[in-house]
Amino acid sequence: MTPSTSADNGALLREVLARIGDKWSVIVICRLDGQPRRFNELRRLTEGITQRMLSATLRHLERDGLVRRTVYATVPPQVEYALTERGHSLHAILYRLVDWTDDHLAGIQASRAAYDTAHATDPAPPAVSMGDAR
Amino acid sequence: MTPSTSADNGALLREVLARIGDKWSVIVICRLDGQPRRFNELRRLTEGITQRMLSATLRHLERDGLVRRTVYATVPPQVEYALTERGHSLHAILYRLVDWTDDHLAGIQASRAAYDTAHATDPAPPAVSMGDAR
DNA sequence: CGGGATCCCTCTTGATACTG
DNA sequence: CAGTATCAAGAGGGATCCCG
Repeated sequence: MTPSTSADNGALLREVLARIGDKWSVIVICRLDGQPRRFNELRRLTEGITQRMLSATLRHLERDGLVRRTVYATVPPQVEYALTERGHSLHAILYRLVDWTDDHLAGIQASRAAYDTAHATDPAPPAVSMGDAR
Repeated sequence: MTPSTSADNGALLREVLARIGDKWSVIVICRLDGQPRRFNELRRLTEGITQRMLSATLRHLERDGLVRRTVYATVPPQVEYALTERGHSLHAILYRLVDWTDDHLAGIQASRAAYDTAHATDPAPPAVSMGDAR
């Protein structure tokens, strides 16, 4: 059914996942949902991000037309970032993923624990819970 | 409403993206959709992957309960990998992302080209097209 | 056939400092 | 305020060899 969007196209899928799969893109997109933000405002909202990473992420998103950057030539330079229509549509999809995670997080954690227990070769209880990846 | 799935939860979202955002997980999930596969079969289907990466990816997916590994004690050892229900449900979401990419890829490439042209500081035409990231 | 163990290298990220 | 430049570290990924 619906062969047009064949899930077999690994390259294409990796394309988009490579884009949003980096450490900050998706978070920034979420922070931008609803209202435009200024650079340092965004930085404050996104705990843990460095200027370097925020700058790079925003430039990246801007290049892909997901975020629009507006510079106001005010006395203190002011730059505003906002989601474009394309950015909003992506955010809507991302939302599904959050939904899915919400529904399956507990189960995943349980699977993880079970797996770790079953594969414990010796007295070395990992107990890392989620968040060890990447 | 449905405040439970607040898109503001960056940590949660990063959780799942870190899982599926690696280089091969999503491709393997797609390859597993529809029918179970054996290791080398999967390897042949997933062009470019090494045994090491396929092995690691499968173990990872298995740990999260997205893939079920079945060992048959036949004369030549045979191992079969299949998507679990959870794996299938994730694949359904991933599918949306492919859909989205399908719809927006051309636009993104156009944005990229425009951005690169506008920001060309000097005679150094990138023309990298898609696929330079990561 | 189905992996595990190693070596190594690149790319991403982070810390820090400096600029318009 | 809104970034850029430089440097160092670390994880992810590839190549290769070996084993049950």
